[in-house]
Amino acid sequence: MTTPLRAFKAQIFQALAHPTRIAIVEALRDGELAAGALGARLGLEQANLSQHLAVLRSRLVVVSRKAGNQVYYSLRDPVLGQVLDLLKQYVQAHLNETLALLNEMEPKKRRRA
Amino acid sequence: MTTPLRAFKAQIFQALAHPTRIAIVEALRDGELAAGALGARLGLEQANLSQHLAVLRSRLVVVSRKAGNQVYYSLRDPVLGQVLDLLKQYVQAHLNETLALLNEMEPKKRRRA
DNA sequence: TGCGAATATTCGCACTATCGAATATTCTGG
DNA sequence: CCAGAATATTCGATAGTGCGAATATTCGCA
Repeated sequence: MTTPLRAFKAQIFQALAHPTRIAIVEALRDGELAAGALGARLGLEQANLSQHLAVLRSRLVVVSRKAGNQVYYSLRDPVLGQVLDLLKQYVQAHLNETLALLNEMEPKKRRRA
Repeated sequence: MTTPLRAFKAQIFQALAHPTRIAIVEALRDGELAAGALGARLGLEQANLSQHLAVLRSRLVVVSRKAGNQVYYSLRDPVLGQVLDLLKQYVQAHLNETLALLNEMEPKKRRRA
């Protein structure tokens, strides 16, 4: 596989490499949603949501449709939803290690060491 | 889905969000390889490869097995290979836009504007 | 025309990632 | 034990990301 093609895939992975953007993609799996609805559903700051949407748009993960005052977003290709399904499968298959990693991931309070 | 779970998935996507690491995962799909063999196959600097392997290891995308002087790496779960397959499918389905994006991605020389 | 709602963009800052160079570690054979 | 191969880690510089605050844009309607 050529390197630029890998770079392209890397871009897509990067677009998905943020919890908020994963949440957005998940929310869009059942159909399009206006930006405002997304923000309400996910409890996000307006600017923050818009920034994440910009990232997803720039990678063409998501497409937008303007209707009057609002902008409706939808997943560009359901295959991206399938990618999330595979990941879910992966997470479930390794629940134990997953939990261990999650612990390491949010130490927040856990000082020591 | 809970937020920490999404954070976990995001970590995995992030691990895959680099052309070199995608190349590594692809190379490991047909079986384990020693670090040195990987470096030779992909034409990478030793330190650089080792750093990328460290990322993949920390996200458990890849597991290592030490055999004497060498360290053999392998994909932890073939489902991650399937994720790459889906992406390939995606890229092919949208070849036109893909190419357009690739152009924007490596302007390097293209100054103007 | 101009206000107000919906969305996008810009800015400054803190944080993270990537890289090559240098250095450290671990193992094997002698 | 020592030299050398294979791999990992650390360091410093540079680039990229994520966030909220502020600001800009766009659209419908009175």
